[in-house]
Amino acid sequence: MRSAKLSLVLRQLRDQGPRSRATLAAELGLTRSAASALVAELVELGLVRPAGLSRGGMGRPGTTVELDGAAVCGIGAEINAGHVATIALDLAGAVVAEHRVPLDVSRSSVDEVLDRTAELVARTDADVAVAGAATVGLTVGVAGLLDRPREVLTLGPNLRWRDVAVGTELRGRLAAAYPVAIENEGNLAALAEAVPGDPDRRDVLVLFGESGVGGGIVADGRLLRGHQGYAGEFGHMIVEPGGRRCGCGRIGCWETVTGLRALLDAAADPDDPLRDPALPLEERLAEVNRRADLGDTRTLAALDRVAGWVGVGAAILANALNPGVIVLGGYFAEVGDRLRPAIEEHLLAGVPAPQAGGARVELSTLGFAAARRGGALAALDAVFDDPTTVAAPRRAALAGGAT
Amino acid sequence: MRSAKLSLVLRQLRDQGPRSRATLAAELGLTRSAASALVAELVELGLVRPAGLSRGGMGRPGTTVELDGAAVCGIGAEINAGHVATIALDLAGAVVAEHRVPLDVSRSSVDEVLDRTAELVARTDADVAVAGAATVGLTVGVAGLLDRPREVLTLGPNLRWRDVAVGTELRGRLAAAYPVAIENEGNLAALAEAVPGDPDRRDVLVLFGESGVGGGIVADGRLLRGHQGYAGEFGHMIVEPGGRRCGCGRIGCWETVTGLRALLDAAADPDDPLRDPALPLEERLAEVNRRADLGDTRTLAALDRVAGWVGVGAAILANALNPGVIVLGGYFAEVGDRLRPAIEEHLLAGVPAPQAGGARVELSTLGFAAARRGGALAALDAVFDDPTTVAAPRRAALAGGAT
DNA sequence: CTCGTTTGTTGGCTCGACGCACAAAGTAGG
DNA sequence: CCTACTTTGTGCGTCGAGCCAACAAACGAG
Repeated sequence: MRSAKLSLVLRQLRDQGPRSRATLAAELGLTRSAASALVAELVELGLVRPAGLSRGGMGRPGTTVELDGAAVCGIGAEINAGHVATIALDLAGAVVAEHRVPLDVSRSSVDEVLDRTAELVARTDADVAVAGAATVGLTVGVAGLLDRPREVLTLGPNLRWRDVAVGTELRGRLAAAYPVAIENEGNLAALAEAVPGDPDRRDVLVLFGESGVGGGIVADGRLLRGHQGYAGEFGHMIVEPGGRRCGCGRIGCWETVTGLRALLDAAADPDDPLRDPALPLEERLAEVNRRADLGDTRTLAALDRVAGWVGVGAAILANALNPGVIVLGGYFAEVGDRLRPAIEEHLLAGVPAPQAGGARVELSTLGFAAARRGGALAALDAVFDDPTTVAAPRRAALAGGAT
Repeated sequence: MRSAKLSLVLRQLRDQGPRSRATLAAELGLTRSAASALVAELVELGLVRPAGLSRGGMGRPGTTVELDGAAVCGIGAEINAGHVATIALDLAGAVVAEHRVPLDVSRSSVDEVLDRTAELVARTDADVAVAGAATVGLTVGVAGLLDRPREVLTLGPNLRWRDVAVGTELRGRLAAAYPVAIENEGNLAALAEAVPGDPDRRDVLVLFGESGVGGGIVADGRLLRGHQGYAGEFGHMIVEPGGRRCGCGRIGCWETVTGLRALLDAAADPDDPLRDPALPLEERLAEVNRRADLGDTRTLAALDRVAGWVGVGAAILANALNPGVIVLGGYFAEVGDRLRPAIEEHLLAGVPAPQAGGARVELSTLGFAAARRGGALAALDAVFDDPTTVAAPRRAALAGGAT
């Protein structure tokens, strides 16, 4: 019906960029009149605006239209071991607001963390309102096992949380007019990396390194969540039977050999400033890179060791999933140029017919903000799924502005 | 538009069984008149038929309608190391025809195998025609790495094939009026296990043991194919660095410790009849089970060893994919009762919060026919996607019958 | 046997899509 | 500079499809 076609046009404008009504009609198999009507309705909704002429060809030049991001925003939030953060992205993906407060979640009460998060979301929502946009949704990323149907964080080792009903708790604190969703952090990072419309980014495997290691799988452009929502928990694949004990209580988990702690423990003595938890992550990683540049053998050996283990896991997952690209996110990206060669070597050696099935290894450019960006994008999906959903709030706003 | 709603109704009848028009309308959010019109059109197409009354409640009893399988069939075919086989399933999933010829593919020329396959498909198609049904499609499963966009079998170690353009070759030999698709064998087995409509079978991981080991992933009801179509190649995950050499040339692949050969090599001496390649698989497996029942320690130890390795791989994949159910197919199912306890133990130990994220382990009931069944079901998907596609052939048939 | 309940169908109505024609706005070429 | 051609965007008539309401049919309950 109607919203499906509107959705089609809106996605095409997002994925392929500004174009004329005639081009849209040709690409989507519509008549020019239908395309015109759909574009007119999207303009009416404030989601699309005219954008100059498309000169060049023969005949009458078309008046191109493009996504108008300004009308609506999605908010992404993130509850992590060391901080709570939010970001607001408009429909075109531009950053409208961003907040981040350091917070030692494992030493704070659950209530306090949720209060802080709700506070930060409210502030972000206010920023969106000031910018004249409507908030269409919030998606909160949490680091841990998230039972999706129940929206309960079953187990978050790094947060030291257990059985927290994040969804209902936050909804109660916010009383928001927009839908609130909860998602695993690695899954959101994967969503942020899988850019819609790019055929090379339809099958993406994201490996996200922090103190723990997580990740996410985007297959055929869709996030793979699994039966309860636990998919992408790569950190706890057992790869080294008889290895080191993990925070989850078991032995030989992948994150015991690839997590940030594994790298720093191998690279530095306990009294080394690298191991000082008070120091910000970024500075410690910069120091690792500095030492590696200077040729410090211990640092290089630690990086090699981590790279090898990342490669082992990447090769296993590449066999199972055949991703087009493997994105290294989080701290993996910060030291990515040091890790990449060994990882690629493992992939070549660990995948049959690698010349045909090999995945490209790429470094994320989103840094530690990937998860919250993905949350905002997930919230915006509702608009792309059914553009008419923004009609109600927008009409109310217009009526309010007119009176 | 129209075909989308027809598809909705048809799927509902497949997934939920026979029901009245009023029930359909209520479940699918349609008006009773719309549901009536849609059902009438499906009856016209020969895909749905009346099926008695639904007594019991108050008020007028409804006249239930159900899937009428008889009009159309999908054909699945399979090219495997030891045989070539086909099956025809009607829309309701009933077997209409089935053929299987033993064939040592690795010792035959590629042309001969393809000729035999085409011949068998033609015979199956003829059976379908005799049964009065129309063939709507063929999907061929092959054991090996299949480059899906190009429809080329890049590498099939067990067939000893390399760079065979199965799709174009078969299409040339068949000159079929229906679409011909090529798919990996493990993927088709996964499709056969993922019964649509069952919420417990929306996220399925299939592990399929033969001489090699393959499998497939169904996530959120959709087959996961990966970027080039190589997803589900579990057999070549490297799990034992420094282990045995694999047929693919590398070392320590999962199938070197879980494949049928690994079991038989460990369970019997080279001169044991168990290791005789001339003996049919089924008999050899029956013998394994017999010895295990008698308490033969060597057999039991071999099964334990295999079960342990299957468990290792299953735990890794369960972490990555969070399937609701792990289905053991192929030879794994034949000795499944012996393998299951150890696999479940590994899953419990290898997945964080297993009480929440643990997957059930189930044995396939489809035996070695899973892949071809999946192929037939995949072909039938075209009808469920757009029921109007059967209109053209059927109208031609009706016209022919009337004259 | 009558009433209430549920089902399936029919007819009037509205809305959205498609095809076509036409005006607008540029390029190519003499 | 002017004409012919090409392409774009829009307006209008027609048609088909779905929704609402009403109605006949078929059964259980009392």
